[in-house]
Amino acid sequence: MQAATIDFTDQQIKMAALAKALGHPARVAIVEFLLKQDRCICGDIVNVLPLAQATVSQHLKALKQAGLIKGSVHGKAICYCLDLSVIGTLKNYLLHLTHVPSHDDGSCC
Amino acid sequence: MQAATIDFTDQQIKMAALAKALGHPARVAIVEFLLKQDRCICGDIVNVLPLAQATVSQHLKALKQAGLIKGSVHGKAICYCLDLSVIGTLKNYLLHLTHVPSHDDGSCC
DNA sequence: ATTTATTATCGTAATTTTACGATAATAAAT
DNA sequence: ATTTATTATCGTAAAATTACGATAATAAAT
Repeated sequence: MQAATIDFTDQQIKMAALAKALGHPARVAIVEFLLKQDRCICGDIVNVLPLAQATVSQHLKALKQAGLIKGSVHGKAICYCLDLSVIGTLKNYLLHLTHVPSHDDGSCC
Repeated sequence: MQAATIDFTDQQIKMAALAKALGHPARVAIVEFLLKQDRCICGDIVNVLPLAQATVSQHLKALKQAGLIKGSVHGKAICYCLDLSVIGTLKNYLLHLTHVPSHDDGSCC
């Protein structure tokens, strides 16, 4: 499957990993849910998604591995919240990406 | 694999699809390459990636299906360019996402 | 009409992702 | 100590992704 990850830059690999983490509706929904609250959420994430608990746990794991969310044990439950700085990283990347001087559209496409 | 895409919003599905399209270093590199130029690029995308031509074509197809790039036939070659409006859509989504009034960090995570 | 150059598609194999039920693990509550 | 509630992990099956060589498709050039 891989044979030449070697020639991509670290940033390209990092950005792709972040984008990939957001590349599923369930994970987008989780991030949105965490943002809608004004604080961290202990539990209840499973209840707002149309997926089995094991599946949600898998998606949470994916988001955690990508660094987008953090989890900390709070008693019987686990508390999740976003790492806003990582989301900011992705945001800034996209911002700078399209900040090119002169992009004359209409040249051929 | 899917069983409940039904309960996600259209926007969540759309954003996940865009993010997924950027969820591979090769596709990030392609987008960056198209942006670095100040005009559309006819050919030569294969030469800047460490992947076989068939694989690059697959990645281009993925980006096209996501709407991130457009391609038009120009003689013997095919000309690719970005759809900046779609990139703007993703950018705006992320911008609004974190524009929440008061997000007091440090509450638990 | 044939050749040449460029891109897409086909066929295929290896890997990864997604989803679920079942079961463990952890910590509070009784 | 047992029960209860919450989350993670295991095992597994189906589907999707990634990658490549080989081959088609298209259009310019000879």
